[in-house]
Amino acid sequence: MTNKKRTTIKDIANKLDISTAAVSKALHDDPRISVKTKTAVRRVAEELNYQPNHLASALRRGKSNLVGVIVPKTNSNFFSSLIQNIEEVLSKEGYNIIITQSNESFEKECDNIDTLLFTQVDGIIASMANETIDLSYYEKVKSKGIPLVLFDRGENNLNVDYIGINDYESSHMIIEHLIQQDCKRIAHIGGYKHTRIFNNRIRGYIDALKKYKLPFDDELLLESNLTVEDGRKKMHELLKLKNRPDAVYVAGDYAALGALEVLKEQKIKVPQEIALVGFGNEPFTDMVSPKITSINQYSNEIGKLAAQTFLERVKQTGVRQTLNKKILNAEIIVRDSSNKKTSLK
Amino acid sequence: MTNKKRTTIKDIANKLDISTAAVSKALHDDPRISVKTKTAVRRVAEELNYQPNHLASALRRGKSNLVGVIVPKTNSNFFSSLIQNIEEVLSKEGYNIIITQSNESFEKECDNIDTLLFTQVDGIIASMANETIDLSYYEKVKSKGIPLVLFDRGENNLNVDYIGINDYESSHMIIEHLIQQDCKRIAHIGGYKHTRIFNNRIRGYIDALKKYKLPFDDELLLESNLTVEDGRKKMHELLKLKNRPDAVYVAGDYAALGALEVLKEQKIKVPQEIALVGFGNEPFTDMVSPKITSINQYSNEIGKLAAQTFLERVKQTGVRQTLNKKILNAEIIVRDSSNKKTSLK
DNA sequence: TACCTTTGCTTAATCGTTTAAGCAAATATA
DNA sequence: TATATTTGCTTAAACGATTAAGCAAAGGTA
Repeated sequence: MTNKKRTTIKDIANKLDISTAAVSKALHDDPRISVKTKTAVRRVAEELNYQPNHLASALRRGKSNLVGVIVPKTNSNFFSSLIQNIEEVLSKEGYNIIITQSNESFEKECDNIDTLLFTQVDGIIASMANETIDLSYYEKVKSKGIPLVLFDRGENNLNVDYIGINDYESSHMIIEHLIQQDCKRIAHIGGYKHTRIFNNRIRGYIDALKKYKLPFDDELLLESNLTVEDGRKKMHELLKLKNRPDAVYVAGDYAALGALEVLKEQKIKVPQEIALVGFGNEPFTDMVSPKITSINQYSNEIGKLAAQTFLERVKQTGVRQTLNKKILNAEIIVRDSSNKKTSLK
Repeated sequence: MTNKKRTTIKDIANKLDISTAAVSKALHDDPRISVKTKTAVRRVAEELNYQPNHLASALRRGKSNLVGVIVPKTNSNFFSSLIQNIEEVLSKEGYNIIITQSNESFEKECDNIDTLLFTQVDGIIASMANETIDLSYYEKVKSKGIPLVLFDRGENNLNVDYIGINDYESSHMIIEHLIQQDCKRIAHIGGYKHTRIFNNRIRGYIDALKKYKLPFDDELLLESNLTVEDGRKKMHELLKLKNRPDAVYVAGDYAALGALEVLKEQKIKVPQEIALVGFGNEPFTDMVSPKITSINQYSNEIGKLAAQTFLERVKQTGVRQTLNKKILNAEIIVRDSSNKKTSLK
């Protein structure tokens, strides 16, 4: 109610006529403090509604117990549930997280890094914006000597930890599945080639075609920012071809959704005329009609692993960071948009 | 690279053989420092790659320049773009934001409040979890004397600022629209009655029916948590009625999506047999088929207003908080799911 | 010349906590 | 009984910045 000053350990110390050092130690359960003093301190702390000043202890200990998280956008289920899992793991260890969105902008991402470093975070867990090609800005984080953990869009040459899925093999799984559905002319609406994960998916796509002796036609390989709008646009492009594909593998669910809309607008039967596969297993893939086949990226596991990796690193202070990739095996979730058998019945 | 200690103003002071006070003032462009000294300080600061220690200055000034944001979930476009706008406005004023998700849990929300207070934020901007009925935990924030701004799910008796839309009138707009479409038996899948905004929508629904002389049938008014799953469930309940509705107004887009799925599965023509209206104008309402009529909640404006309100409050320190509602006029976006005219063509 | 202002810095305290070092009293050991 | 160890605290210096107060030198005024 009134703006009376907050209680500090000094107030507790005065009340009990002991030193602030004793109070601090009592609150931290130091073995050199008697049980009697500890209980007294706790009682008075409670009584005066003492709340520790985080800034002071962070300053003194040189540790803020804050972890910065940088994501492109929070409005996808992938990133949102990933963040939730990071938070869950870290909060158990006394860390709080600061979430920032780059909004797919390189400039904003650099700003975010500065902001987080300025806030004295104890580490950064990040996934990169679409625009980000040059990772050298992250050297700033490394040079501070705090852990840097990258995930998803973040495979790197920075010699830092990385958590992701096996994108290359995922493409193989998708192509194999489509071939089982008798598709012969499979297009790929891919992400930006400069981003490692999307490049891996593209390579996987090309190599899988080769493996199954399907011809590679570069008309069928498009580079996209993977938004709904661009998914629509790229689908239109594919439909303009004299020789249309009979399947489209889209490297992101949002773009797949856009593509699906176009197919429905053009009354093209999915999957009979054109089969469709997305990537990411966003909840809406199971909500639209037909439901979209997609790849489960295990956002929960990635989040947990990223947090755990941070915790490991932060314990081994001083140790030079080394590359440490943890790659999860993704899973294909077959739904109506590519399943000719069930959707025939 | 190496873990050499960070540069402090002391290092700069030593190098130039002046006091740390002079350095601090020079960096803050104090008029009592000569231009010569200022340029020298800036040069050396640059040279030594000086980064101010935020914790130290925050401790000294009793101000962290951090603002806490609490949202139920980040994975909707509403909250995601709201956060983005808050961030945009606040970062211009030198504030950084810490985002936390309550994940629709009351307990988590209280935890989040504690976490933010512990982190010494200069204010909190929040929207409540579905579970939250009792707002008394927020008194903790008020008693700290820092600004508290609530939005969307946060209309309150706490005597703090609130930003929202005119939910009651929005319901009227929807009912009017549906009546224009010749609907006579309009159902409402509403949110929790204990949440003020959902209660307002329910009241608006009931009063609008009365206004247009349509009978109110309490079979047609259902309370929901507004998830996709529950939207499905409630739609099933409505379809089980002997006397089915010819229109359904759902208080949230996700639940509306669930309801739409069920209608499609049951081959019920939308909007001809049953018209459907959602709330929130999530991007997917424009992506599914048929596109869902919805209410634009102006997340951008709400975000900006919330941030601006915080900034106003933080300037008038000491002034007792007073209730200050800012209510925006929402807008109905008519799409195929309720537009019998266009969808007949 | 004598005094007042302004300029440009310094000194030192402070924010609230942690922690190394030290010290007196109590207890154990020989 | 004399000495060593343990217990339970205190003292005081940090952490890095900010800031009120003060002071010497330079410049201005009468």
